[in-house]
Amino acid sequence: MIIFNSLTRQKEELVPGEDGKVGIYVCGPTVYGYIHVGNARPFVFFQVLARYLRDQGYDVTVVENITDVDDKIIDRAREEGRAPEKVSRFYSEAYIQDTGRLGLGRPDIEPRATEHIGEIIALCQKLIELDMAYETGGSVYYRVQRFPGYGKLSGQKTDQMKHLEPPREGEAKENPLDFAVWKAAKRGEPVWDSPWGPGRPGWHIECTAMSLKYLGESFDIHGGGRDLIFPHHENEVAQAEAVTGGEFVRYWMHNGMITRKEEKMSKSVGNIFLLREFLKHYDPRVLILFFAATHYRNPLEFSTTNLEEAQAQLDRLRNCYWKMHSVIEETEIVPDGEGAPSGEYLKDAIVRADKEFHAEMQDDANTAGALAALFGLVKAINEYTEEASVAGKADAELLGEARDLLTRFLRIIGIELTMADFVETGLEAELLELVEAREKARDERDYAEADAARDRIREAGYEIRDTPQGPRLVKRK
RNA sequence: GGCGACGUGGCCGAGUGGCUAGGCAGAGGUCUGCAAAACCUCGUACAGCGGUUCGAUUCCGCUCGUCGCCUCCA
Repeated sequence: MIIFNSLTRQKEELVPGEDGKVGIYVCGPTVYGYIHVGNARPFVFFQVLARYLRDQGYDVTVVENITDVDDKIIDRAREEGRAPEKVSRFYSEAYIQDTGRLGLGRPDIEPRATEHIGEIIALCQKLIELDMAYETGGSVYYRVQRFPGYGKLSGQKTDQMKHLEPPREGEAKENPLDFAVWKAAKRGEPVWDSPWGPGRPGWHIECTAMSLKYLGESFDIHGGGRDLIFPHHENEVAQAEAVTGGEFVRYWMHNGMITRKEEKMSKSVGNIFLLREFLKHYDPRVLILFFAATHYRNPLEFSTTNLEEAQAQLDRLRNCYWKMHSVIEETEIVPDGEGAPSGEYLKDAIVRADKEFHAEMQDDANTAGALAALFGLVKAINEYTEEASVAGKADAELLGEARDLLTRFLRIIGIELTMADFVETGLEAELLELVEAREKARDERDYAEADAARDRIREAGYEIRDTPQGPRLVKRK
């Protein structure tokens, strides 16, 4: 597989450190509020990447942290008049709930910063021993000038950086570029004991501590939003490599921002759309298709029309499955294909789609291209089911093969179509009576009556579709 | 000021030195009492200006425009 590495700014062949195994660390949220749609992009993308790698036979470990101690949380707690611990607990639960509804499962490990204070302190100590950090006033700062590689990830040069900001109150940094790895406690803040007195971790250090702990001193992929490259990831590199002396991460992957009216979705801009709000209005799979339609590194405009397109794609998929299901149920399934439409084009489409889908995914996880391959298969399946429906016969083996491939593609992309999507179960007798009434009216050419019945079925949440085998009901979206 | 990304047909959005992306919307058609769904047909687009080349949307340069990072941010 080829991956675009932010560090080298090139596409590179993915060569895992350990054969057949891939370790991925993703920067998860700082839990000081409900997550928004933008926050969901890395969660979704890296789950999808992991699915693809697993499909390719890799043993993948995804570690996605929850940062549950931070300035923002403390600010938020003050605003809400609650204890910071309560705030972080509340929003981390909300995060797990919201992302859980996406149906992508969980990362393998979801470590929390507050559960790794020991590791964090040990890291700080080590940095001090190496003279890469210094203690002052109960805080510990990283000595940026001492790390020669500083800026290699973000392409920033320390002498070019704007650091106009005057040092904040109580800060006694040697150099404005230095950043806190440990912060001396202030009143009302969560505290832990440390060799430098009571305090709490700085931002950045928790990710270094947890990634090193769960994935080792040098691991394969580190991901997150583009906006984390500087300073967050740059500082992670500085911390980790100072301590280990080796290469921290081999491949850095950064997803583009979600925008609204072409502007980044972020809390400071005030244009966020909460994930839980989104899920009130849309099927979670709409979000997944919406994300997949654009390459992960590109910005993605969160707009109604884009979402409607994703919705339309989901509907197209549902219809495709529905049609396959109907054919399997209602036409004569011929095991050896005897007498059924031969579907040469479907055989071709299966081969082509299989090739193209993987070629696209292999190329820096190009889900947009992969979707195109997938829809090529959908089209061929639709053509075949149409033909089979008319002929009343279908080649079971062929159709099964097509369905399995489509299902496999969708599972990689992060979508599962369940029976509930296209099968009518437990229909009320009343509804079936309406269908019969409509049929009777149609026989009698009383179309006004027939249409009235259809309207009532529609109101009940079902759509009627006449097929060569008679009327069928489909759940409305 | 520094670093970086992007500009594709009505819209969204891949991609490529010469060969059909795909989806949505639209037009016409097939099927249907009408629908719905599906299928078929239809659009020759790559910001502008130069350059390299037999040939550039694709490579190089410049211009214009949009965006991101350099401060919290997925």
